[in-house]
Amino acid sequence: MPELPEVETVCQGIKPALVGSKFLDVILNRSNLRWPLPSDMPKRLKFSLVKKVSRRGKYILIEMDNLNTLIIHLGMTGRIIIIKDELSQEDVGAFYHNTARNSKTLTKVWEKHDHVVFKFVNMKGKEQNLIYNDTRRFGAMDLVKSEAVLSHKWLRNLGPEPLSSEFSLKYLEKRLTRKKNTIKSALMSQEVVAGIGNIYASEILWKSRVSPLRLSDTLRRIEINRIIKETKNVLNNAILKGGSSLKDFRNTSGGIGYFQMHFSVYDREKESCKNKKCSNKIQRIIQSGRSSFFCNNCQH
DNA sequence: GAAATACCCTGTGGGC
DNA sequence: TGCCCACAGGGTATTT
Repeated sequence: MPELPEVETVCQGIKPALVGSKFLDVILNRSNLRWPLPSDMPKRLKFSLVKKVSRRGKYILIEMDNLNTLIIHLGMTGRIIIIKDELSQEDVGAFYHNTARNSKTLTKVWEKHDHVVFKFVNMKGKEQNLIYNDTRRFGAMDLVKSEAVLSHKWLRNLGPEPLSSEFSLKYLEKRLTRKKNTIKSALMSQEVVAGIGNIYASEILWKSRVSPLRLSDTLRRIEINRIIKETKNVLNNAILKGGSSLKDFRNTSGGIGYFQMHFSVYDREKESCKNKKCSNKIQRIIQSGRSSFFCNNCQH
């Protein structure tokens, strides 16, 4: 679910509130997500200032002025929500249905799956909460020395950023030769390229007119070139859509959520191919236990 | 050693 | 109506 564009949107969304803010406390409502949470996180984050918010693949990096960096992965259902400490009636209606609606001061009641709460004071002196909510708990967090971030076991084997010049025809051609897996698997492999998941892999291959069943080492140069270009197009377009929907979403609710993407093939089994010259229906197949969606007529 | 599969987890929706 | 099961999927551990 949260792939590169969604993670990028979350980063852009939390950046204005977070950079320059000071953490006051961290509340761990449980001791683990996918893996144990660092139990010393409250102690190590307390009273430190946020210097920088960035992204690497699907990981969010929050760099503090005390030389610590918080690494967050949203897994499948992880969400980050920023709310004011005291909520307006409007906020409550839009966001927190089980908040004490009738009390004079509206105090936040934790929702189910609010696993970690970061309390901070922003640059305007207002106290806010950054809430990490994750239904299926496939997400993860770690707090490491900033100098060691890129050598962290979660980050050290990541391939290049797909939107960087490093992700080029020359690079991908080299990575795909002698590979005996399918191009779908290769695109989803974070060691080949960072940030692409099951949804965008299907989207990119449909746009590139390459079948997800094709073996990586059988791709022609012209096809690899299309994959490079469409990867950048598809991800950039999704980030643009995320940015604009984020703005709308904030106007109504004051928080940050995922946007509704419209997909060309993903989750469109038995529906018509979106290529106007094609009358085929989209097929769904299972590859390595994951659904792939494609058009048998347009993709070869 | 590479590639495929199992597993973790919870909410949802279809079938009976 | 209610129960059961399949399914969704990122990343790691285990198996092939």
